[in-house]
Amino acid sequence: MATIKDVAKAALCSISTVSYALNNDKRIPDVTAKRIKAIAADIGYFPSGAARNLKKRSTNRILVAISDFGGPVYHELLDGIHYQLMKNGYTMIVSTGSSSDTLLKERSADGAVIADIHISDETLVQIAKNFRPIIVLDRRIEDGSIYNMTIENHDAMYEMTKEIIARGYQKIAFVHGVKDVYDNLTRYSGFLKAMEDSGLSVFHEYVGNFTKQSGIEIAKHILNNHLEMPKMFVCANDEMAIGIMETMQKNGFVIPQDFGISGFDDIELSGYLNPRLSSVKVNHFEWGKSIAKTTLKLLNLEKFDIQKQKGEVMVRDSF
Amino acid sequence: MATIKDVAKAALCSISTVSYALNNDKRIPDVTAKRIKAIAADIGYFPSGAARNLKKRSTNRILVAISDFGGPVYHELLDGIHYQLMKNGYTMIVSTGSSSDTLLKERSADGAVIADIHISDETLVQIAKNFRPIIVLDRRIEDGSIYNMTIENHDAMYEMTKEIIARGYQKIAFVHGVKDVYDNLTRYSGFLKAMEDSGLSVFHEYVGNFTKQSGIEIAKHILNNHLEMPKMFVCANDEMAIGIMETMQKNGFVIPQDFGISGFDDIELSGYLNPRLSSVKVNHFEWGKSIAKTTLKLLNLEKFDIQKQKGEVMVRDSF
DNA sequence: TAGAAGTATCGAAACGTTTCTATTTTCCAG
DNA sequence: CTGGAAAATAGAAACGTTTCGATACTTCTA
Repeated sequence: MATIKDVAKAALCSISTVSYALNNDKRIPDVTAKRIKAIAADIGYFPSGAARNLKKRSTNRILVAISDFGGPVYHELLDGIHYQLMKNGYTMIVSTGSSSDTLLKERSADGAVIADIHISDETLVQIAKNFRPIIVLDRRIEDGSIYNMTIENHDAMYEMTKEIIARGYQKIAFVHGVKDVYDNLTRYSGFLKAMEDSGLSVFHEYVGNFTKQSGIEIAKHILNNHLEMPKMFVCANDEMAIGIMETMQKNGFVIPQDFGISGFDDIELSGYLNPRLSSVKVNHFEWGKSIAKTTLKLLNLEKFDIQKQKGEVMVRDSF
Repeated sequence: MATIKDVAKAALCSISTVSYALNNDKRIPDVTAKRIKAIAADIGYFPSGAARNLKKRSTNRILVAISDFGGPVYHELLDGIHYQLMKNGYTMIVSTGSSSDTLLKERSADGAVIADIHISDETLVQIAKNFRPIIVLDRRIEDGSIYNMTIENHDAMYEMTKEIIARGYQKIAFVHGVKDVYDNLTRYSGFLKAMEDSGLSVFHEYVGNFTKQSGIEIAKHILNNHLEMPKMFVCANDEMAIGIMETMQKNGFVIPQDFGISGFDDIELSGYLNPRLSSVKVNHFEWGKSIAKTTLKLLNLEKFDIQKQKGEVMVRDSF
């Protein structure tokens, strides 16, 4: 492995001169810089990240921790973050599970964006003692050292629910995701507000865990116990809605004649379903960009405005 | 930021003792080790990754470079790789685009898995001079320093085509992805072999680029120019097939009555389409595990067997 | 033409670890 | 007790950079 020493030897100059030349320091005249760069390229030298990171005490990287690569929601978000980071000369690394823990603890990046519920609040607060900035996406942590950015769930769900009510639905049920998680809480509160404002009471509340599987189970539970069905399922996300739709359809129910259903997130699949699922669309790419911008601003300790990402209600055929 | 020095000071011992204690070296008696660990935890010390990586000349990380987070194919693959890596005490980082380049060049990992066509063969060979092992997934590079692992495309596509022919289809067309890319080449050759073995000649060859959009364009091209249609489209992947299906259906064609169609990859969406798309399913999770195992083996310079991942033909309703 | 004022270059410290080698302490057999 | 081995601890070099401060060489300026 070629090191800066080898380059210096080959260029018959000192290590510091090589370093300055390679980093475009103005104190090295252009012709020398060019010569040194040529030699470096020739022997295939590229600075060791580890050494540089150690000395500079920064990595020029941002870590994004997500709960899994499967979630249909992440990809545009990641693309958005990456886009903005690249634009500012930063590198993005993505991790899941306990890899994220390790990476965070050993400070493998200059900042981190957390979209992984599996990392506990305490862990995060603990890590934030040695490592900043940390931006959390999927919850609120009221701790000075952590920055929260969340989706505007409440208003969008309020609007969606209002739309549903306007269509004449009365027996409306809510399907929770993981109950005490930020996204669920705020979506639920938007739903509730709309119901209250219209003087309606909630028909029933089911609780799932944001997965399709949990939607399937809720539907099966209703079916197996011959429970009375709502005329409308307002779900905290698309995946649960899909689980319910699929199961009910298999059992002969037809949507929206027998009941209506709505989701949240507007994942790609939702547009392909039959009927197409009504949902709340969030521009995750823009959202990602704005997350990256915030991270960068926090890094430079600039002032910044708190951002919320708005959701857009997409009414389709499922109610 | 607490360093090992601070721990040493607090524990009234030398730096080396702390290091040994924290790394469970047997030369430190248990009680001392416990004491030092407690102190370290107390002052919130965690070793700097950069310093450790520099000294140890290894990072305990594997980099996976993918072309984008959107591809429906990646997620199980990544989960599989991650699963196996974790099991062996390694950390996984994922990157896209030029972030991958940087990460690779500065040797931010102990090895890399490449599933990103945007990184050129030359770049890869160049990087492999300073950085190994490198495992490429989406092509074949015949260079001693790079290890290729690919999906068993040929046989699976052969089987699928045979199945199609058995159903009596005659006017069969092939829809290429990016033409000279490994996956396309091998899928095509499997298709061709089956056609030849059955004494059939290919009705037509269209060429797309693996995206849904390119499928849409192929369909539009046929429609707009009133070209004669094949009775069967054999597509190099699901996404193009979906583009064709969608466009044709919008224009009144019904599948499989008017024509049949098949894909490759069996992405999640395919099972939800109407009609459900016949495709070749690859167990990407297992595939990922086997990639990680190979990487680890290469790291330890152990002997290993070359792995190919088999595809399973899923005949559904689209032909 | 002496000195000042730039240029171009270099030497060495530092970043925070690991680990080799050396030193001190402990313990036990004789 | 004492000598010496074993156990515990410490010192210092090294990993590959960046960057501060110093030095040498030019080129002006008066």
